[in-house]
Amino acid sequence: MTTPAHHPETLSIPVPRDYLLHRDACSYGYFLLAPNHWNPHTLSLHRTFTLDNQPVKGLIWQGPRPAFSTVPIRSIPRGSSLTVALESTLSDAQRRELSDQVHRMLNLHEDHTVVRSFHRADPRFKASGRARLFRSPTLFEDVIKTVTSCNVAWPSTIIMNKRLCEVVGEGGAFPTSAQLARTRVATLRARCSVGYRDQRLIDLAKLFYTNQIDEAHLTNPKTTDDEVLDFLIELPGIGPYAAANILQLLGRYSHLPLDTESVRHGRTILGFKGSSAQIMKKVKAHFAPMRQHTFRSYWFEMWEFYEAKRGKSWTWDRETTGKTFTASALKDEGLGPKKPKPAKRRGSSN
DNA sequence: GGTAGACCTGGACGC
DNA sequence: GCGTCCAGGTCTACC
Repeated sequence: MTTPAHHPETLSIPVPRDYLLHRDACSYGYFLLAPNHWNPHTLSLHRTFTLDNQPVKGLIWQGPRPAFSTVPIRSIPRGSSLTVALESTLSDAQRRELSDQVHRMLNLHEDHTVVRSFHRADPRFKASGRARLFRSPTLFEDVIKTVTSCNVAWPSTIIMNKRLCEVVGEGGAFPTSAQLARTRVATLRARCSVGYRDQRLIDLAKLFYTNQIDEAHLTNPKTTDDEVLDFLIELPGIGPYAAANILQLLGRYSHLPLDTESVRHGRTILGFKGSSAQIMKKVKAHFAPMRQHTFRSYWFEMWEFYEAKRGKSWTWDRETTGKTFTASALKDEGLGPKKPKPAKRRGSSN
């Protein structure tokens, strides 16, 4: 690990009063994908950002400075500011850009009132405080990561993202839309192991690079979730699952990205019977009463299952535990039909 | 609108 | 070590 002493520039970022970095960053699988590197011993997140088209290595921690030894959870005061330490000095514009990216990645704009609203809807997660979901510093990275997670086992997604950073990105950063748009199809397939996704990834990068994806419109509260979903599903390589996943990565939690993981969860944990299609419908109906919190309720129920098998997510290592947390990797480890206490439902009784 | 088959890769498995 | 099979979501052609 790089020590903070080698960082000439540090930023302090205030967070919501209930915020805990180890809990709220390690809340979605993307925290395990390059260029993100979570250190489970020092409870800090290392990643190379792209600021004003320059790769800048950064380290994020909460509370006291991380040392080489293990940091005890109790030493981190809830809601204490984050420190972002960088390996090079930044311009004012780069500092603002970095702050925006960290806010998006860690969902820092979701204050305790948003969290409380979710916990009123699903009190099962009040004690742990789970509510915020990790995502990427940019929508472009989230879209590309989602495509690399489709029709593939999780370890392959890890490989694709690692190679995209090594081969296409500069200085270990995630590729920019410009870099990916000008990459040859054959390079992507041969060196990044993306398979048939090669052309689709380049087409998506071109759409972002030529400003044909209006992020402001997609995040505008006046735009409905269904309108966003309809737009996303028209993009190359984006089907119903990917569109719903990007929807949640846009901070819209009303829909479920239903995949084989959902079917396994429905079958083994919720006890649903029937074909995969029938189980997907039942899972969808099961969580629908959560309305705008549907995905959070679904996701944290699954996340708790993963943690029951693999330990708390902030103890996962990218190279070991982080490769095996999905249900497909756990399927031979005695998935019982043990049914969790059902969530208290609010809203519609449909 | 629903469905079958192709698309790739890496891991599991059998020999 | 090698060959075969399988899992995974999207896309296209077809009914």
